Amino acid sequence: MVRTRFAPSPTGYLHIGGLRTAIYNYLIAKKTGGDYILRIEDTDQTRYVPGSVENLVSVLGKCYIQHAEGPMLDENGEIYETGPYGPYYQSNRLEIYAKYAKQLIDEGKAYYCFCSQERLAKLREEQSAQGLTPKYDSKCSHLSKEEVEAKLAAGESHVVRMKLPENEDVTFEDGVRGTVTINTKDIDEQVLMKADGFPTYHFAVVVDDRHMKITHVIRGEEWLVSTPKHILLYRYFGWEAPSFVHLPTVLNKNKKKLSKRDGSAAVEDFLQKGYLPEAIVNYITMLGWSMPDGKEIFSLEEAAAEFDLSRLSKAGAVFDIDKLNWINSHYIKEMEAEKLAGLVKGYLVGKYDELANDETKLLYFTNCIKDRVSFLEEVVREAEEIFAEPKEVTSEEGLEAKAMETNPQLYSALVELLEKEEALTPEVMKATFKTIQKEYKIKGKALYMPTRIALTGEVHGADIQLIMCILGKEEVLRRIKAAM
RNA sequence: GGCCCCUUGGUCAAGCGGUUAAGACAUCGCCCUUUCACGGCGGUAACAGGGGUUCGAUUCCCCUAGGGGUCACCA
Repeated sequence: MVRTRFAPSPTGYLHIGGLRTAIYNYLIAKKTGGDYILRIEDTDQTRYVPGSVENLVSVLGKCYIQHAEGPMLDENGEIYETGPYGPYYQSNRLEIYAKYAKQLIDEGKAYYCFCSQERLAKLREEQSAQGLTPKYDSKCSHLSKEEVEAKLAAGESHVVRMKLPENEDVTFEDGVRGTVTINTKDIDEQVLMKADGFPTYHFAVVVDDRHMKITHVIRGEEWLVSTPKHILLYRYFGWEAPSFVHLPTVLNKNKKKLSKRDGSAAVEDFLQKGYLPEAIVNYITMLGWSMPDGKEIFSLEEAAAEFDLSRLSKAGAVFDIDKLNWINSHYIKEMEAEKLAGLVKGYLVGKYDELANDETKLLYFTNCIKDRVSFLEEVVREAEEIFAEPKEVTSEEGLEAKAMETNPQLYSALVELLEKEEALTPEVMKATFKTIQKEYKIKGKALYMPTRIALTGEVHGADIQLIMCILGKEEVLRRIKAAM
């Protein structure tokens, strides 16, 4: 039974890379009928951001990456926990870590360290000055039992460090990299328990993955080098280690790790801009993995059916907003008009309320812009272009259209025909233009260009008939008369 | 700097010893069209370099270069 987990720390927002890690964890579990769970790694109290767990669960939920165990959101947005292996917050598991740390110490696999931060900093400084890799010098591992007890009794601040075998190659099979070997001389005697009684990531992750029966640890590449520490801990405890899969990094245009500074790292920002969850998930899934048949538009279910670790790529992948835009516009085009209109409305409220609250016009508007936008926030710009007063015509093309000799005839025909109408609808518009073509012999460019010029001052833009329906009879007549 | 990992077009990628080296995005051109967009058709564009192994390397091995990661009482 496969069990995977996504284990973010609640330090703010869900990162694009985090979402991808969650997706792959979710997919491999789904594929095999296993469970995907969520665990909160909040062992660093100084970095905790209130509300971020709620945010994490909410964003993951919107993206359909639903976990079977861990923190959940109820209908009131309140957090509750579910699952047999809780608590799922590491901060609530302190006694467990303490117990295991004690066990390691008793068995001589870890030791108390009383070195001050100052000494450690100085040590590091000296070592790097000599061109050495900074490493703890094991000073406290040589303390006698009596010395340790005395210091403990005196209440000296201390941490617990793991011991390391000397000069031993630790080898493991990584799900995407294959065989990886790292020598213990290149790693540090990692702090397991901090002075504040909290475990470090390295300790908590091992204890918890064991307790939560995790079979596949799928995480970012930044953990690759510390994996031997984890493997050693599993060995110290006599536990079987899970499979490890280290995902390549998501890069920005400059091939650096995608970060907050790039302005496109937070999933919620994309959601807010009107990137559809299914588009985001579709794109992110492809960032480092591909369908066997090369298909690029697929649902989470389709991906789960085909998911296979062996198709994960080893190299970092550049996050390409152009491609995301393409995928998102695809999903927008595919979406049912009524449903899309509901989403569009959300971006109009407060800015174009009249349009937002007019169901009929909202639908015209939606149809008018659905294949013109890459993400929904752009509908505001589209609305602006329609409702703004006609721009002054300056382009050569525009001036030309404005000066056509059939214009007076066209405009008066338009006024005459439209005034007879109750309301402007696509059918009415179609008939009106047809009449003008037939009766007045004005057609093609001479018909559409000047009409558009009168209404928007532009030569290019969205479907002019729909724009007229959106503007409505009164406004259309006003603008045409103004152009006469 | 030490250690670990990676390297097919601008980007994502297929390929897993023999291919005219797919496809997609982007880009360019043409067509469709009342404009733009959409759509359709087509073009430009890649195996980092050097050694091996092999009858034959994009594919296997080594070296070099470049990139990334990591060296915290952060995750």
